[in-house]
Amino acid sequence: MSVLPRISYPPELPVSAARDEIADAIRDHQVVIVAGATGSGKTTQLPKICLELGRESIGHTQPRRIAARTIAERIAEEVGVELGDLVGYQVRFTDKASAATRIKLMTDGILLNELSHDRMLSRYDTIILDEAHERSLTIDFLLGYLKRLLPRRPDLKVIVTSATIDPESFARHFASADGTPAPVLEVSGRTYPVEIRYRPLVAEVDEEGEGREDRDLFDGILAGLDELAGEAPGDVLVFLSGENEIRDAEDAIRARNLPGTEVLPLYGRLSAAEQHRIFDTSRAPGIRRRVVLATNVAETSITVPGIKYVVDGGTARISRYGARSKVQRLPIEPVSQASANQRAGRAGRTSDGIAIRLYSEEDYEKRPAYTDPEILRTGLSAVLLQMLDLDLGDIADFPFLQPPDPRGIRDGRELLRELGALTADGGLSRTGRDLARLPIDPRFGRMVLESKRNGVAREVLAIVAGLSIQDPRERPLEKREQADQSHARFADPTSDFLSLLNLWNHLEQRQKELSSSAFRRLCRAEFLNYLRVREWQDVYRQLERLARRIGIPAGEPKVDPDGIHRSLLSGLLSQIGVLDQRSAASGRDKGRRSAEFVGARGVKFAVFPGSALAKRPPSAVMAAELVETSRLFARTVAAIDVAWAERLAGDLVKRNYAEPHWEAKQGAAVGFETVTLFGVPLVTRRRVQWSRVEPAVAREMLLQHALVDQEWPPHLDRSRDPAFDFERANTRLLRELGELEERTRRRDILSGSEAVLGFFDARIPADVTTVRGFETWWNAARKEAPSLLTLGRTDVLEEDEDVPDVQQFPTTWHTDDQRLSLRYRFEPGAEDDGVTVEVPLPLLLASPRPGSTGWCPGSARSS
DNA sequence: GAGCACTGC
Repeated sequence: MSVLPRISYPPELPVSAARDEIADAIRDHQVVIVAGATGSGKTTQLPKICLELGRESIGHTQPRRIAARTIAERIAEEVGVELGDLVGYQVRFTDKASAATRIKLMTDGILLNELSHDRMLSRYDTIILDEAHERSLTIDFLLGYLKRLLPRRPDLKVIVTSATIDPESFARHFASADGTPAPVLEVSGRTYPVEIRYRPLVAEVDEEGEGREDRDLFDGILAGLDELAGEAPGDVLVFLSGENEIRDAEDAIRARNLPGTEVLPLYGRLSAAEQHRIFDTSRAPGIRRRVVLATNVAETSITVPGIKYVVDGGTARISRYGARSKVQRLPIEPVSQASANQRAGRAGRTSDGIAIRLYSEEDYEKRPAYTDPEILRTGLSAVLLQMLDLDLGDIADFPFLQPPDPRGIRDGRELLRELGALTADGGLSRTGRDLARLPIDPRFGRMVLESKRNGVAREVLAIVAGLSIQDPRERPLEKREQADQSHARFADPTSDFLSLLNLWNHLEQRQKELSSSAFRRLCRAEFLNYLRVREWQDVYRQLERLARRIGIPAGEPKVDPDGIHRSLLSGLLSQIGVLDQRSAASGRDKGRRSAEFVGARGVKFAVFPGSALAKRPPSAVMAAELVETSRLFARTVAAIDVAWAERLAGDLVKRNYAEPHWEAKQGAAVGFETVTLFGVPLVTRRRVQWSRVEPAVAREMLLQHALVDQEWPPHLDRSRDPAFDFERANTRLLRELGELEERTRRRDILSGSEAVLGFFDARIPADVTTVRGFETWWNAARKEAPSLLTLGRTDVLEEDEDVPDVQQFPTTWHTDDQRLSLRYRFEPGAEDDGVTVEVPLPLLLASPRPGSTGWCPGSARSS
């Protein structure tokens, strides 16, 4: 054992006082939870305690790169050693750890990555998982992995630290075999009291009991500032949802012309210089207070100095994966209680503070305690890929703190299959193994693999690296048009991907010609964030190295737009859209709304207004990303030719689904195949029945598939059967579902579901034996009978609502000639075991939502 | 006609 330097503990830190207690707990238990508020000193002192306990190799993870670096620097300084020696750190592009390193700070992503070549984490005897309450995808995965690893590594100690919110959940997660939870040690923080004042925007009901008067958000902010002007001097931090609100608030405050007040915006896409003004605490003459208008950056990443007051607008944009649209959404939502408290806490860093909440206390009390962890809010393809690569077995058995939605898992698997990452039995294909080696979104990784075939690896690597980072193009508030003009020099009228490549080539060229300080100046003059440009180049170099390792050398520069787009398409099969002629025509009439495209699963989206393609919409596009903000937008798009795309997509689909799964059932083949339908839903995967099967078998099979896949098979309804009483069947179904609503306390079960189900007879004509033939038949059938139900949604429960007590999908179903039974299971711990809904067959219909396009043979509207 | 924040051999 090496000689330890003298270890001392700053006496002013609360954690120092609890040192012995913490040391005892770590010595006596394999897992210890340390809950401590900001300023407790846990982050810097825990590794020192471990060192004193004789732990030889301590891995200490942080969610952010900056934190990993600065904490390592601070510990090294406190212990009095050179950084990189006893204390080191490793983040994405920097490794400052050596053989002598016994305390290694790193991002949690680095630790996750080390698993791929060290499944037992054998180089560590102690792991400190810091800031676990942030519950990133990586943290949740590591928590599950460590739980499984602990019995096989009895010598391994794990310390999980969290803010004071809900440490018990971690303690329960790491309970010993007999159910005893891991010990929780609470360390007090070192913050000052913050007075909470509720100033809701909805004014109280007046004396007559009526005349509710609403103030808008900006009046609320101004009133808050007025109120705080009467308090002791101090800077104010205002939390808002995004750039728009910040700009409007800034206008409102300036219009009021408050004396001695300086207003500073703060959000991610601001230029580095504008962000830096926050840290410059010197003031112009006559300025008495600063008002910082910020997004959530100020809640987690950036600590604004000198804040005494907080005004909390109460909302934020929260990224959520839309299970139905398969698209990432950015809705503005009320923040959780934990988040509101975090925001308020920002007022108590240096002295007593006041936080004004622009909502009522009742509103606060009704909010969820915590923000949903990322694993419940995001696409899971990358996690699934990692798990498959690590051979972790069935994801359903993995000990997640909170298991992800089964639908999300299925979607993630579907995407991996679309990319050709899976074999028939669900394991990783060669493509999948290669994808797992690339630290980027699987879609982007797939583009890189395809680029080799087209000889454009260099170009695709540059584009993909650019798509992976935050956009380096800055748009300062005052000079937005100037910035847009500067960026427009690189615009390719047919492809934002090529625009990105043009910018990349420009930067590479100029960097060669210029000194590093001149290059930095150039970036500033051209409205490019230098740090992000560097990040882009770093990611490129990293990807280039890794791609070479899996047999894809970058190669010489090549001008081949078609080859580039062919490569990109391989990752974007389900991100293609064709121009919706009808909406295009009506858009022209109205003259305002941008043209809409129809994508996979029938989703409609528009090209993002900032795109070079927004002005003149092409007949078809492929998009790197679909994001729903106020509408569904495609960001970073390329114009493509429909025939070209269809042909290529067909080839790719054949390659990606190279090993279709076949199953013989009573003489009929059931295939998993891909149907590309341009003009209708496009590239998607569905099960196609190739030939006639026994009706009973078909019914069971199709029912199951419909329920599992949310895609009702395009078979017949009974709309032309004069004997069938739709009205009665409708009424019956609505009543059944109404009862379900009651029992699950859900009012809106039906509101999201349009036409559900049609009776099927499995009567595909015998001469239909191919996918192409099926499409032809199906399209003709649709023309002939436009009232045929085309798409049945069977996810009767709305996706976005919080339904803690009932699983969102029927877990079992059963059918006979008379009825369909759906069994919904309650989650463990609910009073009841579950609920069954029975629906008569054959069935029907029904959208209770006004304005729905769902055709409904039995509804009042159709008669 | 318009954008929360992070991260990865």
